[in-house]
Amino acid sequence: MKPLPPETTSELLSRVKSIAGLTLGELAHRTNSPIPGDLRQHKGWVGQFLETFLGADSGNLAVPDFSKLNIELKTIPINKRGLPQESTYITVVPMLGAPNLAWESSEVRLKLQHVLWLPVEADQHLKLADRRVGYAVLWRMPTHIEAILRADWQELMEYVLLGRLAKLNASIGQYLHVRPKAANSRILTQGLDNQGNKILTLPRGFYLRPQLTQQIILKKC
DNA sequence: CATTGATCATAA
DNA sequence: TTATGATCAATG
Repeated sequence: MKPLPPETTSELLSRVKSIAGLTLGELAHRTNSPIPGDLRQHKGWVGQFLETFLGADSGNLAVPDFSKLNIELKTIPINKRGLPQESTYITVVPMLGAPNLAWESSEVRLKLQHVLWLPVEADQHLKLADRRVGYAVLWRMPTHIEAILRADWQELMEYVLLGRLAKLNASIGQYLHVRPKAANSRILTQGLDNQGNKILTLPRGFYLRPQLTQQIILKKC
C-alpha cells in the first residue's frame, strides 16, 4: 500500500493529525504491513514505515522527503519522560568538500530548512506495536538557531577539509555534531589529509543533538 | 545515565 | 557503493 504524495502542506498536516495518538500496531494493521518483533535488525523501520504511510516520495535521494513541498520528515524517538531519546541523523558529511562550499548551500541547511518532526514513543520496554505516534510539529529553522548551526557546521567542516579528521569527534559542536555513519568501523571512503591529498577514512554523518530537538518538539524554538 | 562510537536494513 | 531510515551498545 503506497499512498500518493500529499499535494499541499495542509494535506500533509491533516494526514499526520489523523494518526496522532494511534499506535504503530494500529497503523501497521490498517496497511497490512508486517511489524518487526524489535528494532535491533530493523533500526530504520519506524521512520520508513511512517514515511510510506504519509506518502513521502523521495526514496533515498538526497532531497527532502516530500519533494513537491520541500519538507523533510523526521520521526523522533521519545523516551518515557517525553523527551528525545537519540540524536537525529541529518546527512552524510561531504569529505571532499562540495562544488559550492558554503553553509548557505549545504545539505544540512537545505534539509533542516523545513522539517515535519513526528514524535514516536521509543521506550525499549514498550512493544513496537504498542508505541504511539505523537503530535507532529512543522518547523522552520529560526534565525537564532541557524546562527548556531552555521557556526557548528563551519567548525566541523574545517576539521574535514583541513585534514584534521583524526581530531574530529562527537564532542565537537553545540547542536550539530559528526559521528560515524557506516555499516561498520572498517568501511572506508575518500577523505583529505592535511596536504589536501586523498586518503581513506571512515564515512561520517551530521547529527543533531537531543538538546536541540528537545526544544523543537516542546515548541521552544 | 547521557554521550560517543559502532552497527543494521534497504534501495538505486 | 553511497545514500536513505535510524538505534544499538560500549564507555566515562
